[in-house]
Amino acid sequence: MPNTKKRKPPHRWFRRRSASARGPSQNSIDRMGIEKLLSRKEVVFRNGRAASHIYKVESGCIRTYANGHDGRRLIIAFYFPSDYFGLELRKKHLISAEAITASRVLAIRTKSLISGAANNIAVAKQMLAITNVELRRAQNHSLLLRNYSASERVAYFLIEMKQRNRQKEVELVMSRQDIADYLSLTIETVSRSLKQLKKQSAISRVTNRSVIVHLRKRLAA
Amino acid sequence: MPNTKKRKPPHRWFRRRSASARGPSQNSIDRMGIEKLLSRKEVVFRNGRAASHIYKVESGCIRTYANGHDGRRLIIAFYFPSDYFGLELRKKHLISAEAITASRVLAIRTKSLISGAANNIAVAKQMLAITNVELRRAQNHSLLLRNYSASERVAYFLIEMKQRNRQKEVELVMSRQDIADYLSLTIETVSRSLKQLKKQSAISRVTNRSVIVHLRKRLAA
DNA sequence: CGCCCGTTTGATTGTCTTCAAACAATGTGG
DNA sequence: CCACATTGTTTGAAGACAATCAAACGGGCG
Repeated sequence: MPNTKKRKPPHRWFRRRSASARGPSQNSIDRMGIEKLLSRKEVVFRNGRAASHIYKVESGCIRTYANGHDGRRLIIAFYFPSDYFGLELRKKHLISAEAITASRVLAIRTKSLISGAANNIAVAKQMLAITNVELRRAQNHSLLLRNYSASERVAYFLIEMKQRNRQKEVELVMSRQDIADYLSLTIETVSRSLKQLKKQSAISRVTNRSVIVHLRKRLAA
Repeated sequence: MPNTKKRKPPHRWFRRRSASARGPSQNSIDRMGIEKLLSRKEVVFRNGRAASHIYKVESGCIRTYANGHDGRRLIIAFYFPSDYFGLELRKKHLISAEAITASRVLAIRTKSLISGAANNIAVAKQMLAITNVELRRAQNHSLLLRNYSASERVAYFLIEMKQRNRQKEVELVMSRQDIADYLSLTIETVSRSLKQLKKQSAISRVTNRSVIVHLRKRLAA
């Protein structure tokens, strides 16, 4: 069962943003947001609920997912600091989002965005850019799943993680189940793929939450 | 081999659009386009080439695809009249597009779009809408492939085609190979799935280019 | 009519899933 | 601090589904 049963009480804190709190890459839409602290496994939004905000990750990691028709969980994406997620032009969210670890996000009201876009070209352009990044991500993910075998998918996944986290030792913030649900595999297959990659010495020092990834690209056989 | 070998000489005609030629749903960006007639299997744009235009289908059907690492062709989408395709914010196309049948499209320069978006909110909004539709399509397609078995995929594909083409007898403009490459299956599996669906009397009168689809949804077993 | 290409059908193989159990890591209360 | 429960990960054996290989069939076009 991929889905978690028990969940921490959603004891969340909101905080007004101070205009000077952020770095120089302060985008126009970020000013509209307020910070929100999320505890591990806390739900950000849920499938079917009103799409009232979009979010920007400041720290931690978020996963979005849909529910498969047989109860399987299909992870759509992992979001890391500086990534936007949850942009939905319709009334309701079609997917769900949860924090994997304790995280800090910026929550931006969609109403502000809509009204902002109506008279501010910069806002409209940024919304387009965010949607476009998301489209590209979705297409790449889809091609990954369609094109590659189990251990190739795992390999590319690790490379993807490495690019975020520029060190030899890649820290995996997500569980095997998360990886499996992202790659549309089972945890057993993920485990066996890791074993195989280790045997090929494409990776080493595999622990529950970290791997050392050796090859930069063309890792997959 | 999914890829076609021989191709008609690209003898294309351009035609200036007359402002009154179109119906009432004339969108602002459509005015910027010129009509282009495409013959069967003619290439609209190719992976790696400059992304100079976006397109709107007026008649016919277009397929977009990427090339798999083992030479397989991965069809990303089919586009029908009123659909936009080819919107790419980067310099180069990452995918290719071809006409399946003889088609008429509207070709809109991306430069016009960019400059239009800079001072016309309506243009920016429309670009956002187009990208968002594409994102939704990509996500649905991905979920379809991840979530369903071979014959379920075929069933949903037929429903999708039926929604475009509101008649009992659904005309399939594309070949089995196209369907297979869209659903990430082989032609053999598509054929067997159709057979099975016919046995379940979910469909009937299966010919090379048409099917009668009985169930509206929840067709899949 | 006969060729050619696309489609169907059949037999076999391979990859991933499923089921089952051992194992490791993490956390809890005594 | 250890015994124990709990959860997550690995390993093994068997089975399922779609791919592959191979050949027959059928329809459209010269």
